[in-house]
Amino acid sequence: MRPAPASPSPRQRRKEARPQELLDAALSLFVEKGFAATRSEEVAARAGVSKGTLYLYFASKEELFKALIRESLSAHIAEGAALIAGYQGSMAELLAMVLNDWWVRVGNTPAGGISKIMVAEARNFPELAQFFVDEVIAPTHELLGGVIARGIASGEFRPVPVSEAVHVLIGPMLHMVLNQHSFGACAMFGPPIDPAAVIRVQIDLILRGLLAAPPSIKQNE
Amino acid sequence: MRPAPASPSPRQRRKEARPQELLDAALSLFVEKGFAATRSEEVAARAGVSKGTLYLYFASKEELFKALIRESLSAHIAEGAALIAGYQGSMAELLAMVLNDWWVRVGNTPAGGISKIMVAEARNFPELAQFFVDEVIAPTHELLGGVIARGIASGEFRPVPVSEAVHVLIGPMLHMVLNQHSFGACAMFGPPIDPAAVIRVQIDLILRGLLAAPPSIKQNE
Amino acid sequence: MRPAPASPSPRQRRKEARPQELLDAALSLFVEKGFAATRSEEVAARAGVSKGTLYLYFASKEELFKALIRESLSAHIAEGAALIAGYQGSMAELLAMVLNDWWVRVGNTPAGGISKIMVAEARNFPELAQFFVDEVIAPTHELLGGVIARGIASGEFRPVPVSEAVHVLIGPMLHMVLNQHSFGACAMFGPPIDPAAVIRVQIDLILRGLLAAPPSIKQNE
Amino acid sequence: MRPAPASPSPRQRRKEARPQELLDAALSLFVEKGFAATRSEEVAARAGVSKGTLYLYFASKEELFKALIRESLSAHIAEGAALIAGYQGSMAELLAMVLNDWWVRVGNTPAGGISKIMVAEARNFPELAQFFVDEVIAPTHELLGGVIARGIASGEFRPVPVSEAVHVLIGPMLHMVLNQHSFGACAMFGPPIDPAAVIRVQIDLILRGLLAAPPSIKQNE
DNA sequence: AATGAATGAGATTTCATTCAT
DNA sequence: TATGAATGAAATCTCATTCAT
Repeated sequence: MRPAPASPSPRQRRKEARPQELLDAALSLFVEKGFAATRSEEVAARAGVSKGTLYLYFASKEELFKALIRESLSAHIAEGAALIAGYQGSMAELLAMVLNDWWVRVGNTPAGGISKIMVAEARNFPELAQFFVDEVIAPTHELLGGVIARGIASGEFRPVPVSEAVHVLIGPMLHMVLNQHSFGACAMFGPPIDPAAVIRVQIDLILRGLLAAPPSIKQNE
Repeated sequence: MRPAPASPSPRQRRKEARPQELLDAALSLFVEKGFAATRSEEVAARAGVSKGTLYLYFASKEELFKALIRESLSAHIAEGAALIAGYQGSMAELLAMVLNDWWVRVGNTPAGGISKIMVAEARNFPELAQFFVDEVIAPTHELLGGVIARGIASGEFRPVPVSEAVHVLIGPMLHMVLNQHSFGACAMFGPPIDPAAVIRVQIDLILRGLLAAPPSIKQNE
Repeated sequence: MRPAPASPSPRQRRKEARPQELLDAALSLFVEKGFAATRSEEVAARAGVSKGTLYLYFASKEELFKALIRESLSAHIAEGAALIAGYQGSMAELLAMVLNDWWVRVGNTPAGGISKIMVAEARNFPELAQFFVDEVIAPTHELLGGVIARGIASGEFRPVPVSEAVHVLIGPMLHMVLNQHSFGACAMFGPPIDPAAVIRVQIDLILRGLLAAPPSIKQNE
Repeated sequence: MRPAPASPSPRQRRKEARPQELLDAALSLFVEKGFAATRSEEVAARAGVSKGTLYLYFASKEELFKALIRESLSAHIAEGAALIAGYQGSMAELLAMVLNDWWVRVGNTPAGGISKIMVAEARNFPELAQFFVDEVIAPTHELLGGVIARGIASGEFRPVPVSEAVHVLIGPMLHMVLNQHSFGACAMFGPPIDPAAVIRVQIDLILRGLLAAPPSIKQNE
């Protein structure tokens, strides 16, 4: 009898969207300027609301920060695992795919900036650091370590120390995300990093280092 | 009446040491808590002087920060260059030496923390970022790029894209310094990174990836 | 279709009761925490309505406060006067009755808390203070003064300074109301005051002080 | 050899005087407007310093308040006890003396305003209320109760319930202090209370009520 | 030179009040 | 009418910086 409400009232829609709008604003500002150097009012302003509104949704700037980290992470945790779970094929290909994928889906998005924030604030927010380690770093490490271990087990890879190899694998990726949100964002010096190219070389070099039977020597690419 | 001072009086010595003591204090605190979150008074206190004294030597907290970056860098810039300049021998060995050396002489010292600060503050201090890029990143890149290029030129290395290879080389090193001053400093999660081992694996993997004639396959380590 | 409402609908009854519910809520909260320390929203919440509704009935927190004082007072002003007007009998008995009555009908009810609020806020709300003096303090004083004067005139009481005697009479009553809403409400210290007993002693002592022919000396109680 | 420093430097003298200056300013403002309605900055301004200076000496407005209550009380606790301790003579005279004395030395001074503050804030600061009860109310009660009990024991007074008699005694005094800092401070209504006269009548009435052998009936004063 | 008390601009947070729904 | 999301003025508190000693 009543026409189905096509959408909730704008006011209602706003209310439900507010927390996410504030979190988005906070993410971009915290990535840009750091937690301490970002004023609450700026966050509110970027979200298009007033100072007071921020505090309707988050009890303090610190709680906003914690909420931001938590919700940003939960969005990304599942991704990687799913990617790898059902994969059939060579570990070499899998590695290449994972690195490329991660860059496109995380590193190259605003969420990548979280790494920068966490590096900067880990010591000021140990609980969050623990959370980040538990939810992101450890699982990622586990995942990559698993790939390498499977490669070694199947004879595809040489036997190398797995955990250390993972750090070697992660390093350049981290290097690029951080660069993108620090020096890279200043856009003034020399040629910027070309992430796709770096990943390509990274895979070429690492795989040659890992593979039991490396491809015959020729110039890659 | 006063004996001729063979060495400057302790007071005198103290006075001359002040700026450095302040810079040291600032370095450790900025690394620990970040620039914005560190109070001037804390810096003074850690240096063993009063708030006012800080301002006798540095015009502002920001100037202190800039001075800190500048002097920390100039101390380390020459080092690497000198190391490499006169080297005679294989580039493979040189690379291994440079990485190990850098870790021992920079990465593993308080100065390593500067990377963390710069990553966190680059966008807030673009001039410093530029300075850091010009004085540290670019030269380092140049240096490592030179080594790789020499290796390629001599036929020791395969022809790979030099600049990208440098990023791959640098990534794991950066990963380790940052970790040491962020999550690693919280000392609570799983097994900490063993930097020597990581460097060993990094060299093993990278060199196999680079070398035109890799060593016959056997388990490294 | 709708049956003729024998009584107003609950909704209607509710609506008409709103202002009083808000005033009741405000009274209890202002007594408890003071005017400045009570938030409007708390008042609304205790009255079971939303913040906005409060402002439908009262233009501001301050107006709410003024309305509260005014309506609380008018409710009690007539009472005392009526009590005394037609009284026939000894002034000694009348005094005893008035004090007991006041305690039961005012002092021991939420309305007693108004004294505490007024003491605390008199200087912040001089008009209200004037109002309170005009409507409560002065009439009460008048009333009690009248009783004492009648007693003196009839020879029942000694000739004492009337106004001062009234203050002496009022003091202990005030002491008890205030205590009930301050220290007494914390319920933690020693034996609480027993108001009935205090009034009994107060009357015993005061009457002996007032009466021209005090009762022969014996232990009261 | 060094001339005895006649006085510390003005700056030094200021520093030592600051806390007291701030407490004095706070006392007068809290008495005037209440705790919640007084702004920190007003306190600082009345003490002749800036906002920030207040926080050099007191961690928060609440701590300032607590310190104020504590130091105001300790100043007055010993007084009463000393007064009574060594007294020789009739309890009737002692009572008269104590009441007059208290009015002159406490009730009629700024410190008297503390009663008003405590009445207003007891429920918001239960620890302070307890403190006030333990340090002021209970000892005072004890003291006056002791006087009455001694009077009863010696046969000077009729046997009356001691504790209740004390409340009757205290009531008018409290009435006067509170009035002085509330309605009385507005100075607009009728004839203000004349404390000396009230005390005189209070003593006259109460003593006639208490004394086993009251003076022969005549107009007092 | 060194100190540290003092300052006041500025940050965080609260809350009376408004107003679109 | 009633709501409660939103506002922004105002309060509390912090801290970089100054300056009299």
